[in-house]
Amino acid sequence: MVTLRDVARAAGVSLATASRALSDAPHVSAANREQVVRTAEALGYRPSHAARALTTGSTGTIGLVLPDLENPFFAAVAKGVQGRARETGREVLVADTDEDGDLERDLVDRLLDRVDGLVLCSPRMPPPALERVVADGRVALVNREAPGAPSVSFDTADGVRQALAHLRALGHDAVAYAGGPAASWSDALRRSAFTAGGAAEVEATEVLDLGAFRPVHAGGVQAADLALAAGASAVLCFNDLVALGVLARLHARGVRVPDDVSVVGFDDVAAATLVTPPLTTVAVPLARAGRQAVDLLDVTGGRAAGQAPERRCLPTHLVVRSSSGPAPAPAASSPAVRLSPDPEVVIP
Amino acid sequence: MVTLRDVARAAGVSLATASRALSDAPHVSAANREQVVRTAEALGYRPSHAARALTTGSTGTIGLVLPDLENPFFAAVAKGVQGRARETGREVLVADTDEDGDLERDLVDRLLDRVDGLVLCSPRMPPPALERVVADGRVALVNREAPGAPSVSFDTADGVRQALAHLRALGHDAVAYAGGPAASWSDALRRSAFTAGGAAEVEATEVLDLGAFRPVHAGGVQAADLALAAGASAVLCFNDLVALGVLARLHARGVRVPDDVSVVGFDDVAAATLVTPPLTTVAVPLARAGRQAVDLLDVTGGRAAGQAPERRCLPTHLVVRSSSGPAPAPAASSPAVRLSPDPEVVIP
DNA sequence: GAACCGACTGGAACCGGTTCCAACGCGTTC
DNA sequence: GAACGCGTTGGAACCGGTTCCAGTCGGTTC
Repeated sequence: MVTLRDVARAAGVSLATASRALSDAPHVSAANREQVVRTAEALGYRPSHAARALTTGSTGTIGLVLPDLENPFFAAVAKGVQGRARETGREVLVADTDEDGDLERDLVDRLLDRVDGLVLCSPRMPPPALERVVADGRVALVNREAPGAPSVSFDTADGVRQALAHLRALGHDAVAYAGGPAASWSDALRRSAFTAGGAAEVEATEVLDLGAFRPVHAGGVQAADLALAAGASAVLCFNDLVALGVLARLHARGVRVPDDVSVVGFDDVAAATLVTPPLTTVAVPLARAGRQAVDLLDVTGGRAAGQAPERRCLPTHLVVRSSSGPAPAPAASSPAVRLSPDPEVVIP
Repeated sequence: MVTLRDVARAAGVSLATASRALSDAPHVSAANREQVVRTAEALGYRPSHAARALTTGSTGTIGLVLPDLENPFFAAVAKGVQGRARETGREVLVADTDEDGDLERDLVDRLLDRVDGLVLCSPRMPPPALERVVADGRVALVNREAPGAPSVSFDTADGVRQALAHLRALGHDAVAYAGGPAASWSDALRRSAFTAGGAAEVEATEVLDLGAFRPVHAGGVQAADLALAAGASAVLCFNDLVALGVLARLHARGVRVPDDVSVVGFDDVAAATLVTPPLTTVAVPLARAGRQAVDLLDVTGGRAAGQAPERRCLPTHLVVRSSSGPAPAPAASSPAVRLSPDPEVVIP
């Protein structure tokens, strides 16, 4: 391995000059600079990151901790973090917590000694643990907020409002909410927007809380039956995976979407456009959030002690596709009544 | 920041002894060891990774370079790499190339200075560039092979064989292949297995090569029409995304699946179970491949110079769901004939 | 022509660990 | 009682860079 010392010797200058030449520092003659650069090139010199990190104290690396790399929601955030980090010349150390809050804490601790800053996405750890973690001062949150930490979150309440207004405009006056896990920070926001915020703009709409479901396909299957039993003409779902489950179950039971029941999801993951009918859903700028979180880390470094960290809130917007449509005519008292279950269709 | 020197001073021992005590090295008395460990704990000592990397030459980090974090195929591999790395006490530096072969080369080079070994998944770079890259000796490949490099790939040919045998058993005697990009290494394998390998076991089956498509939903939409025009009663697809596109287009044109046409995908991504009907597909052990690639990196370190690197090939298996069924009765000459296109349905 | 100023240069200290090597203490053995 | 050997210990070199500081040199200014 060729070191800076080798380059300096070969170029006929001192170690100090060689270092300055290669790091574009002042106080080097143009001739020497070029000479050093050329020799470094010729010798195939590659600076040692470890040595540089040791003296400068900066690693050129940012950490990313998220619950599940295979979940398209988090994958999109990761892509954003990754892209922005590369643009700014840094690498990303990524850790997947498997949705485990305890493991999450460990990983954050471990990563923090190896990185300049850390993006923590949708943390599962309880608030006290989270507050201790962000006290480090080098952590930016995505999709959650904590006192004293910079964060990027989404205007969920407005997304819910848009979805309800859309459904209201289509004549739906009984809308059900298929919620996510009780411990979910996002679900708390969506649910309260649904029950409270929705009422203001969409007064005439009756809102039905179906309860909490696992944020996966099977949860949606379960929610669909409850929605039908409750007589809802539209279902708003915690996320797209749940919405896809609702869609599948409605199809299996012979309920037409959107003719009999409308379904609206949340997040706008790729799969939302792949199903039949394509899913109406609230799009969330996930990659942008990842990118901005990286930028917040940089700001954080330069922030004065007393200054409050920045909290950003990104807008959401409804994407209307084909899973939502006009409410069925009120003549047929309740849509659930005229259903013809098809027991032969198997739900995977 | 508290350094090892601080710990040594506080514990009343030398720097050397403190280092040995904390790294479980021999030549330290039990009393001293415990004393050092205790003071380190009390002072909240955290070893500096940079310093350790500088002296030992090992970073405790492995790199992962892949074309697209948001693609569920690669996300699954990433999850496996990530999990195995954690089990063996290492971190993962991940880089997303956005499917760009040139960027890929740069990123591999950059990462190689910062990691102990690197997993390169489905590389897009041309063979000569790839051979130069693997010449480093610290690179393990996933889903591609190169002379001199350890690799983990999949028994694609057997997967194709299984799919064809399945379709043959269902009475299909005209099967079409909706292939992937011409530059794709996997597609080359699948295509040749389809045209050559298939024939051996499934002699009576006519195989129709539909050509190459972009490995996305839209590519499948395009392929579906060609398959119908060709009179195929079954379509085998390059990957699940293409298969989902085929499914959507067939639905839009009023073709029933599997009654009129059977569809088989490849990879078994999560979305395969979410659509209607659930997709029959060839499952590929992606996470396992990621895990094994990490293990191959370790083996590589200890391998003798002359010894050939290990190439592993993981088995694939067909998952039969509802998108494949018996071939339609031959009475209706060709399935394409009795189709009733439904121009109102919009393809997203 | 001497004092001065600025740009450039290189020796050396330093970052925080690991590890070689010499020294040391103590119990055994001849 | 002296030589020996083993386990333990600490001083110091080292990993590969960055940066402080003192010194050198050329050109200005009075």
